[in-house]
Amino acid sequence: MKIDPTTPADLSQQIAKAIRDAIISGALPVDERLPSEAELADQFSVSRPTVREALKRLAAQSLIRTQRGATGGAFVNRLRFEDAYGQQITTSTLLLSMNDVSFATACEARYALERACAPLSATRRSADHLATMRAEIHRQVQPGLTDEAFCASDVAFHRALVDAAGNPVLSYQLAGAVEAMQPLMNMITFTARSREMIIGLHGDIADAITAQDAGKADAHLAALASYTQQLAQDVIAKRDARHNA
Amino acid sequence: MKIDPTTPADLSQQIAKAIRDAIISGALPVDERLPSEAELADQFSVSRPTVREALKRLAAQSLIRTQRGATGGAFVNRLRFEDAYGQQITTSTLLLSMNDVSFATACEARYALERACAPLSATRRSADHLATMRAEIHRQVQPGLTDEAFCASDVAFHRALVDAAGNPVLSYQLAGAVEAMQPLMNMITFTARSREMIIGLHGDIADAITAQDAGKADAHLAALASYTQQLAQDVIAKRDARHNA
DNA sequence: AGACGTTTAATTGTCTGACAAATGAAAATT
DNA sequence: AATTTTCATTTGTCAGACAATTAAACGTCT
Repeated sequence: MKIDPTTPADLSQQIAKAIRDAIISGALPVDERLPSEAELADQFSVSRPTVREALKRLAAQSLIRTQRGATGGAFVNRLRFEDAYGQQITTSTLLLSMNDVSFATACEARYALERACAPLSATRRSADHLATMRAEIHRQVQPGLTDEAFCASDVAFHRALVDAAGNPVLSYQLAGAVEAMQPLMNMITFTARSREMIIGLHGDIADAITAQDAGKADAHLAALASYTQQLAQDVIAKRDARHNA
Repeated sequence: MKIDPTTPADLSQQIAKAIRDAIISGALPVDERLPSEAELADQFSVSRPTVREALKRLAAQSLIRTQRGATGGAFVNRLRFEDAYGQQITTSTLLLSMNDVSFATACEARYALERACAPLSATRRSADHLATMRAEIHRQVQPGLTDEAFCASDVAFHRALVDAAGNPVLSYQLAGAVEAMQPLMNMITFTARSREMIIGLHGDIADAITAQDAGKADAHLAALASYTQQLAQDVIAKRDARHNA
């Protein structure tokens, strides 16, 4: 394992890259133990703090885990879907908030992706997923629910819909798109009327998935997408009116 | 900014989390300068190396950037889509390889997502995207092309198709799904016959997008999806036959 | 006064050496 | 044989130091 001398960067960055490349290429298999920090320091001809900074970079990406003690050390970590979810959601959320992505753009992406899952979900949905969707709908009809709790339940409903496709890769990709929308959704103040409309569409979608009717599921999702866009436009229109007044 | 005393973890991990939460919550806006390492060490009552390890964790996620010199320091980084692409691709690739995700599962996810983009691409495609797609098709018909180069061009074609939707959120999400498939695609040895078939479908897709015909684009994408699945099945069947012989 | 070097202070990057804490293995003891 | 103790290894943390970089402050010359 050699460090790249052409790009003059931080040593810890170069070392992290060298180890990361070794992991990606498969040269370092899962659960393989890396040399100890002292050995790595020798190999790369740097000090231990520099090696440690490199290892912390890798740990931040869940590429390695460390263990103290006699038989401890740094081990190549098996990246699990659940671990990747969190990072995916964090990154997606920051991307939306830091790049002034409009509600319309994020919403369009989310529903386009979700509609891609619907046919698979209709085919493969298990009783478990259907039960989750029904439970969330039941939660949403409760009158005392805050807007935040309503949005959270909305996310849970859509997560169940996506998970019903039974494809972990799809679930992973969608996690970012769906969850990152939540802060944007929270901007909307849901009236009793709009909640009723959304819950109704949720019911329609759940019915279609239960009946394994992909076409109906898609149609109701499309309706939900356009209704959500309309709600957001109303909020923006009201805000602009107040601003210009 | 306080560290969480309930979960006994590494100090650098706790500090990284505290700063990360501050960034996500918006308490630290983009381009805001963090206190110097010495000041952070004082604030958190730890040593400078510990603070540095925390900062390196954040740097690994592109949440901060550092600059040396008198007016230097660590600054909250604006997370750009281009920066996130790379991380997304790395993570997706490792997820597939480390979790023994089958070709069928990954392929299903990829084409499901890609078909979600197609209607938008058909509506919004620019001359630029169409030109890129045609150029990649032109590259693919060249006879001397290696399988790796063919796959790379395939990825470029599909990237252009996705980018044509004009939605950066979609492009970001799809980057992982499309690019992470490439190592799996490289397992396939493309015969002249199969290349011809794929290039033909690429042409059909490009024609449909050019004609803004979403239905046809979807149909040809579906055909490409099933043909790709079939190719992979043939490879697996041959490998199993050789293995049992 | 203005342009141009020079100094200086601040900050990150790196190194050295040390000690604490955890942990499993080996050795000693019962 | 089971249990306890000791010990070696490794990561986690600290303190202090110096090098490298950078921009601002300062001084000098025209």
